[in-house]
Amino acid sequence: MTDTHQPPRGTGAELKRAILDEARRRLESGGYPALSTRKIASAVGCTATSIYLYFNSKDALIHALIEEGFEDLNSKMMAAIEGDGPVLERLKDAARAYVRFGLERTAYYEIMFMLRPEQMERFPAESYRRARRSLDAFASFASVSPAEGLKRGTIVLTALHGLVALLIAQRVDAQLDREELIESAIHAACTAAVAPPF
Amino acid sequence: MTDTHQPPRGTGAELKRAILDEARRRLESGGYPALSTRKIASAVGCTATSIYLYFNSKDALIHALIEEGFEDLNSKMMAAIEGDGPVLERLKDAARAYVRFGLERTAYYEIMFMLRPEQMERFPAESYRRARRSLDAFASFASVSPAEGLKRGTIVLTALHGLVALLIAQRVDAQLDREELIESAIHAACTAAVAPPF
Amino acid sequence: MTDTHQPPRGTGAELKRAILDEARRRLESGGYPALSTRKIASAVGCTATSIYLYFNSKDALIHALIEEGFEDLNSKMMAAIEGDGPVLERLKDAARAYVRFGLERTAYYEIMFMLRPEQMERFPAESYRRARRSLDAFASFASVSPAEGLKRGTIVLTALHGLVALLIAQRVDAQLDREELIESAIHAACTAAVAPPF
Amino acid sequence: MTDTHQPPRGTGAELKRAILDEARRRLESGGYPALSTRKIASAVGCTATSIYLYFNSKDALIHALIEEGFEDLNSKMMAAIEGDGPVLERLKDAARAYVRFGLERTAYYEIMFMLRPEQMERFPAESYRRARRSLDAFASFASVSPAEGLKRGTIVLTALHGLVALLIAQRVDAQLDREELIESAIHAACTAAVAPPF
DNA sequence: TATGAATGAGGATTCATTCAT
DNA sequence: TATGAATGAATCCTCATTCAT
Repeated sequence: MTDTHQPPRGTGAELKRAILDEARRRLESGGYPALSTRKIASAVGCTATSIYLYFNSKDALIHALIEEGFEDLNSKMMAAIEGDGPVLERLKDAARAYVRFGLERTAYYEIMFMLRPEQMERFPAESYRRARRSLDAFASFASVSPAEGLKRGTIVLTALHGLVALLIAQRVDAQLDREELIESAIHAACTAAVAPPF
Repeated sequence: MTDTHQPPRGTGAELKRAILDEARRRLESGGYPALSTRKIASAVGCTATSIYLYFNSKDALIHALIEEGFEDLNSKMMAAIEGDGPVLERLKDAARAYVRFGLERTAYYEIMFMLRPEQMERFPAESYRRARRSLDAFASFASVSPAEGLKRGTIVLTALHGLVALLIAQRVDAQLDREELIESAIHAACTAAVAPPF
Repeated sequence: MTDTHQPPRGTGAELKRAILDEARRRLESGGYPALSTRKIASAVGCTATSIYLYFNSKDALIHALIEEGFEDLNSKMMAAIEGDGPVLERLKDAARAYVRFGLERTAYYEIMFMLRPEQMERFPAESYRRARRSLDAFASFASVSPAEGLKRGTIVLTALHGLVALLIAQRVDAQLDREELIESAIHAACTAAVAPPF
Repeated sequence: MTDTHQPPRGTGAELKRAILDEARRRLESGGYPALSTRKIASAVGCTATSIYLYFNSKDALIHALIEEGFEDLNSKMMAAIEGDGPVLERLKDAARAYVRFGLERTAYYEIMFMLRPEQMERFPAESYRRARRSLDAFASFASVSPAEGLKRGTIVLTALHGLVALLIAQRVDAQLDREELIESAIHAACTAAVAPPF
């Protein structure tokens, strides 16, 4: 509906950027099915053909977005973790960074974590390994053993993902204070990871 | 390929039943994109047009499936909760029922909890309120106050949802023992709800 | 260029016929690449979508034409062969029927004999076996042995095919009297088959 | 898949040569539809645009290939004809050269003799006159009169073309011994041309 | 209650070609 | 001599939906 505002454009690299931005925007507002080469093209003011000058396929375009997303998320989490405060605090900072990323950069988050593998079949496996890096951040705190760290880190990650996902999907009761909920959930997840009840 | 086995059929209500069954079958085997009116029709042995005799639109058909899903989930959780064991145990049983439902009836789970509101715009809001009932199950255990119960219940729910969602999306490290992970995650979430660290 | 004259149409079967006719016409004037669902549709006065009501795919449409062609050719050759004249005469009559078919029903002939297998990959093999039936007509006259008959028949067939193909492709010198050329070529081919110099 | 090996290249004439070579290669491996300017360009290591520096259009490129083909075919037939053996033997040698060319350089043969005139509309007529030269080779043997020679030569040519075309199109029974069939067909055609039964 | 016929919009992708530099 | 950027037209095919019967 909000197509055809053609103003942007510019030379090569600018157009590529504009295409990526528009793709992200559409992803954000309508999800994967709203990603149509023709719609992106008309919204960005070029031909559908031109998209193929910069991306080999529609999937390649999405992969580019995913890469961007991981780079952003990873750098934010690394920044949160590096510090010399108490372990629990740093873990919670990382968790806050993760949740904030999910809620602020929804479109990125969705294609990074909420796309079914069948829809993204052609996505190179090594790219997904990057996702693990954010997990590493959580796992590294569970000092006991690598295996135990992986498990605890995964549990934290799933808890945070559920929080983000349900908030995004608007499945959380509107009466709840959003910030308080987030903070409590993070607290519960991180505390359990550092001193697990299991 | 496995379409067109037209034998079933039947008059009125039977046909409606057959359509719903086939839709569910397709949903479970191919996910949302496999839901095509024509394919359902040809598989069930009627015309695509006939579907519109029983459902106003494809969305209406999906809504019917969602209702089915909620009924199933709610009844399973109620069964898990009703009992006289210790609170924590019953809460964990409810959580297990929830997770099992998500992993066994993946397609249902997806349309119930993972479909973007924009994609399901026309889905009647009151239907979603049913989703709350599974939340109620979790909330009811946190006796302190209704508001506190809602918050704690929500936190449990998000944790479980994250677990299910990442398992479905195959974003969980394959080295982890699946059952052990689930049990640990449930334990952590439920323990925190009953005796919260916050 | 000569698209959009939409007059025809009519009820189901008529439209199907119209589609087939238009497809043949286009095949005739522009060859295989001129066969476009959209062009056929606009020429025949319906939507491209409607074509798929009557044919599963573009190939299926062509297959239908091929079948029609073989039926026509086979019946014509059978009619020519059945008789009680001398062998050579009946063989020549069959040859005349073959050549006439090729020159009169060019479009059919082309898709039957001049399409590369790669272009028609999906064409069911059993359909091509029908082509052999016209060969059988030629082979049956070489009484010596089945194997020898197959060889002689094939040689006649190739000679006639070359004649038809070059005439169709307009690669034959315009100075030549067309009818006389045909008659001479048929005579040479058939004589050699009945009393071969090899 | 086997595109993009860009190493060759070179200035001016070399690039033109490289383009033609690649075009021929593609033609021979994938046939006419495999001839795409962009694919040729990427395989040869230049831009699609560059092709237009040396050829006015894709058709012009094909015309160049056709010319090459005729030169090759003509020289081979001339070589076969020049000699002092008996007439029939030399005629058969020419026929063998023709058939061998068709089966070995299939892609060339196709664009030379099997392309519809409508598809090659813009091909300069005078170029096709070269094709006649191979016909001349066959015609020259029928000494009686030029007109009679043209006719007999044409008949030989059509017979050979039919043989080649059906072999190429894989419409010849696989049970037949290929070489034997060819030799017999050549024998029949040439014998009839030298001492015609008509 | 059910259908057969038809549609318009849209899907991703490839094509030969042009133009300014 | 060569290119990078861009295009418009075209490809087959599938979708949910409607309407008269």
